[in-house]
Amino acid sequence: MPEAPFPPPQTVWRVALPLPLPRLFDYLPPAGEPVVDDGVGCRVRVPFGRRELVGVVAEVGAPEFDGDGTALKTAVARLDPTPLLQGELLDSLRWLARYTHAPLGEVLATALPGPLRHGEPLPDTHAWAWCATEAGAAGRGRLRAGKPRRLADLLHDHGTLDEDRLDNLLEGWRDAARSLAKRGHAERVAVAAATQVPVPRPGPSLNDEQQAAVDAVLAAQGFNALLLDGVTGSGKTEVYLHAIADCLARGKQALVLVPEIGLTPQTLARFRARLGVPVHALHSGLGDGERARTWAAFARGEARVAVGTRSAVFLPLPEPGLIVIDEEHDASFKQQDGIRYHARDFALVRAKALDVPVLLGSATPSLESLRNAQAGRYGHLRLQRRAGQAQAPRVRVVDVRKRPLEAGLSPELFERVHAELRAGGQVLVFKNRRGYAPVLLCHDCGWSAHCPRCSTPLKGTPMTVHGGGRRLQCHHCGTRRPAPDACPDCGGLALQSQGAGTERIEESLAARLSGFPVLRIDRGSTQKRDALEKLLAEFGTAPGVLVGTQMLAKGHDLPNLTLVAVVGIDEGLFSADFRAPEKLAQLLIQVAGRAGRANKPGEVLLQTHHPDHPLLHTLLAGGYAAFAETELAQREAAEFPPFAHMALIRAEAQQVELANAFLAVARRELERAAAGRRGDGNARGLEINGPVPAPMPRRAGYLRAQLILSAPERRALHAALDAALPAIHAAPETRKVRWSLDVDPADLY
DNA sequence: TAACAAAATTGG
DNA sequence: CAATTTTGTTAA
Repeated sequence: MPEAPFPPPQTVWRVALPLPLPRLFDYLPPAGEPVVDDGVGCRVRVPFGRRELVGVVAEVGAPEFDGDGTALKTAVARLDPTPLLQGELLDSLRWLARYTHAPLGEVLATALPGPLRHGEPLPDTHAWAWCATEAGAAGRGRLRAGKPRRLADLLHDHGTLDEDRLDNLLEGWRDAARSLAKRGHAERVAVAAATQVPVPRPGPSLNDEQQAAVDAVLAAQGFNALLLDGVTGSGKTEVYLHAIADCLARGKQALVLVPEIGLTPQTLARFRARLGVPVHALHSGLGDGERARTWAAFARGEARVAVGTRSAVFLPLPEPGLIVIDEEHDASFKQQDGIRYHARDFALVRAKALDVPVLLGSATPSLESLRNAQAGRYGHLRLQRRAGQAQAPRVRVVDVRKRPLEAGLSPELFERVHAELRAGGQVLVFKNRRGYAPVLLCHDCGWSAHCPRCSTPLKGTPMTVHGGGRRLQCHHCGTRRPAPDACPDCGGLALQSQGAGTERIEESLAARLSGFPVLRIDRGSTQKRDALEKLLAEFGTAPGVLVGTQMLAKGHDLPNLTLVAVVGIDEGLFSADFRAPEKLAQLLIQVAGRAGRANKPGEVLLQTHHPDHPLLHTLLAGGYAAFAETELAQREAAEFPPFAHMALIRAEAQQVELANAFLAVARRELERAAAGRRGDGNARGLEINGPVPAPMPRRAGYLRAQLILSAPERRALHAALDAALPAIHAAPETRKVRWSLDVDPADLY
């Protein structure tokens, strides 16, 4: 064996790379790099195969890679002089990688904004200001009266002026500044980000329930999880605002997580108006550069408040004070692809590590959170009174058995809607299905339109009728095609649209309610972010009908909405998913919360074929609390979350056998792992179900199957996965499928 | 994951 | 038989 020219390196960078490989990669630091220095958390550019990747140093130490005598490669460059990721955030992300059983590199890549992920330097966060040049000071007197002259005067009087201040001082200053700059009279200079002294503006005074909730948050010393369980309209946001204001007054940062559809301009405006510091918004519509700047501003401790969707949970918080999760039950907090993290749960982990209070607000808390409150792990704060004079709406069940339906609407419903409009009210018709109709059916032979890519001989996925009956679309894979004029099977012309989506309801209402505007709001009608705002502004407060899906269930102030009609809930009553009742109850309560105003209680109509369904009974008689109690008892009896913990292994392949073979291997390895650990108490009661065909067994040409794991204790689940995953990764069957592991899956179906 | 190589399939 | 597509392997 040849003698190595140098003694083997003692210290290398062990780098987490953005790859689906569950291991670190060892590199020699570049020449001249102080090796012993703690580079953990710094990004490095490294050669990888014949390309280069950006990774994060996860460990500094002895190499673990033994390349059979081949030398380690040398990193190209260190990209951060000081760690980009450090302290609590890095620790929490390591926890997330372990919890999701995902490679650290992929977790870090998910957590970092695009530019940082790709090795861009941490962007500048300084503010811009303007000042006069020497030429400008000399030439000011010769300027004619006008905007440029006014700006020159302002710069003369104040010296250097922030762009923020200019916004307040002179309207249209940007054009003036451009013209001064062109003549060399003024220039734009970078100034340090302003130290932000909060100047909060007072809001409405709190009622005693709200005050008690605020007091509880302020009294929290260090980590404390508080469930703010407040009925619609009870003023949860006021509680957040007071708690955040206190946090700012103590010089700390606050993070607010909101659901994807909750980040409306109104919400932001309200936060901005009240808190008196810049409020940073983080949502999917934000550009990469802006995202990275916000991240940097938080990392440097300059920014104070962020309001953002799911991914905002990855912001660094060097001076943490409070985390708020609004609508904590909302499903959009769970990422459904890539790293399948739950932003609410991760926020809890971060709050604990940061030792700050975390406030979870909802009118319809998740059963998980309610259970945590019952078990004493969370404080339980209740807001049971609606703020102001607003009253809870009356709820009426409309039995439509044997009634003639048009576009899924009963005559009684049409009549009530019409009456409400004549009385000057606004109506919301809620249907959780977009498009024209769910199915296109041949009345002669029974043929119906199915998606060619998602259907099998055994199970068909119907295509949805769109465009008033002219187009077919598959909601699962996006395939579109024109609707046939004649039945492809029998040639008959008796094709009918079965059922009703929002489009068809809109059409039907518009035809029957001439004289009143009918506006449809769903993902099809509002592509852009502010399109919805515009449409609603146009709709105004005059009598009219809104037809919509989920999107209309919350947010958006509709003060003149007095009647809400909910149709098509029957599918939800009998869904196979164990979370379907919870989702339906939450939806009904949220939608019902839209009805009513200060001087007139609203009314809610529930149109159903199952007026005696226990869910509706419980919900109507005892509200969400009663429903939750019943449902929790059922979950406990059935050993479902939150009384058990689940994980899902999904596989898809061109042939079912391949997916099943992989899952069989996974099952075998998991069973072996559980058997090996039986006795030390860690593997108690691991249950494995499957392989079973996935509920959407064929999707976009791939065949899908899954394995459902469940255990009464988290540690049993994780212990088995930890023990089995290396073997699963290594098995030859694994390479023939696309697979994913989802810990705490949102839905099994 | 992405680059590349090897193997399989296609077309003239 | 070469060109093209699919499948498999590898990374420090």
